[in-house]
Amino acid sequence: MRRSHLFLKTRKEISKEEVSRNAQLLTRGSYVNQVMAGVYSYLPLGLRVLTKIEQIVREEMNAIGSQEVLMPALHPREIWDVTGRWDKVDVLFKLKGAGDRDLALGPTHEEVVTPLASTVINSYRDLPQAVYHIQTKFRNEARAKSGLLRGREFRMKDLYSFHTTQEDLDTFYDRVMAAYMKIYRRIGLGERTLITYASGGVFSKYSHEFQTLTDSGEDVVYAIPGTTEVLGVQERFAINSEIIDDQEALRGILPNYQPGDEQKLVQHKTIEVGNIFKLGTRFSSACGLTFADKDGKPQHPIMGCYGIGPSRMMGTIAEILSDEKGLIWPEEVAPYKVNLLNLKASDATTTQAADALYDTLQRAGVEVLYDDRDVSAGEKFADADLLGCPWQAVVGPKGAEKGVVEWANRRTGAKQELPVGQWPW
RNA sequence: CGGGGAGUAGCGCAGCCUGGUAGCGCAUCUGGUUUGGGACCAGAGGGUCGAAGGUUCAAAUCCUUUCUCCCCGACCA
Repeated sequence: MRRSHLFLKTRKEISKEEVSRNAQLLTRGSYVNQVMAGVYSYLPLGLRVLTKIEQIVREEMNAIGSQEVLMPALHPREIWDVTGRWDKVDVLFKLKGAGDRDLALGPTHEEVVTPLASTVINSYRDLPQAVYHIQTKFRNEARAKSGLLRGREFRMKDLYSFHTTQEDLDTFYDRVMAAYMKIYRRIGLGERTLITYASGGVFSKYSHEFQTLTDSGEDVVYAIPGTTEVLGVQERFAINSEIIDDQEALRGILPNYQPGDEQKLVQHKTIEVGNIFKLGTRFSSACGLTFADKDGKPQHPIMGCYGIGPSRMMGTIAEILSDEKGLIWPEEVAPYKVNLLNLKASDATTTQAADALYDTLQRAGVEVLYDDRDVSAGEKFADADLLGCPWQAVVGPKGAEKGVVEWANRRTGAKQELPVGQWPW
């Protein structure tokens, strides 16, 4: 993509009112644009990042055998009455449809997926099943804040699984846990993300959250020393502060627990980037979802639900993986792998060399953003640093004559000159 | 929802206290000089001062109401 054609306008300044780092950087870089508190448009660069994150989520969900569907954002009141949650979920957006009909914008999809599952599940032979979708969710937060971290409208992948036995759910639940950690590693947050024991909200007594370490987070967790194996991989665990006084929970989590042990754990601020629950039969019974067991008797499937927020993950990456100059995207989620800079667009030789490199990179299948504008070199460097693509390929008058390209790594700052046609990776 | 701060040009801000022709920077447009770390000179366009009401000869400025945004707290399937 040529920078001169790209739909964006980067900015040097941002309101001093906006203190959220992710909002500052993503707005200055023209990745997103705020429409109202907690609601954003995604511009071409932002959409590319979001789409890449969602694609990684999609791949890992498919890899554990779950299947993608797409459920609606607009819900009739009736399905929320069935589960008794029309008046219970205080963040539920309610609106009136034609004929004064009560409608809601979906904050989650148990009420949709459970009846949907009943069209497919009749017998134990139809189980287990797992379906997910990646979609825009709506929650009427009393206070949206922190840029993409806490929105009223946001992207979410929610997966729902249906099982004949608790053991089958437990097995699948662990696979989802492992898949989630794989996602965090791929998007560059793996090192900082802890699997966290948490309360289960209204669904279950306990759940697991995925908490990423950052001082701008709004949660507090206590890190458990050492690691625990999850399907062959050593993972770090933590305990959410909301259950740190729950002795029963602590006995179940910490081996040889003695009262007071929890005070030795180290406290961290974190942002919640995922949450998985064992639902039991809460929704299958409320919605009348049954299957015939081997004796022909009706049973309610045991359910699990598993959420992860791509837009929040994007905000978290921007929040954490950045420096004073701008964003630093991990390779798998970067809008473009290479930001090619033509330092002197008014010079025919330089432009010819830069155009040729752009062409070569594209033909090699490398995603490249080509800054072909006739503006000062300093502006291009500053802009490239702000946008944060992993590699900067610099073509200037000197290099063009010698037939070399200067490659700079955005994260490390390391620079090297390479002959045209060679890549640094 | 409670407390605090803020709304003035596309963006970032000053002006308000002490009422009297609405300013600066960035961005944009024109011309010229520049070109390896957000260049420079000259010129130009762009404003219902968040909204409504009130006080006054006169309101961006004072008073009342209201909306929105940001922060802290509460809340957070």
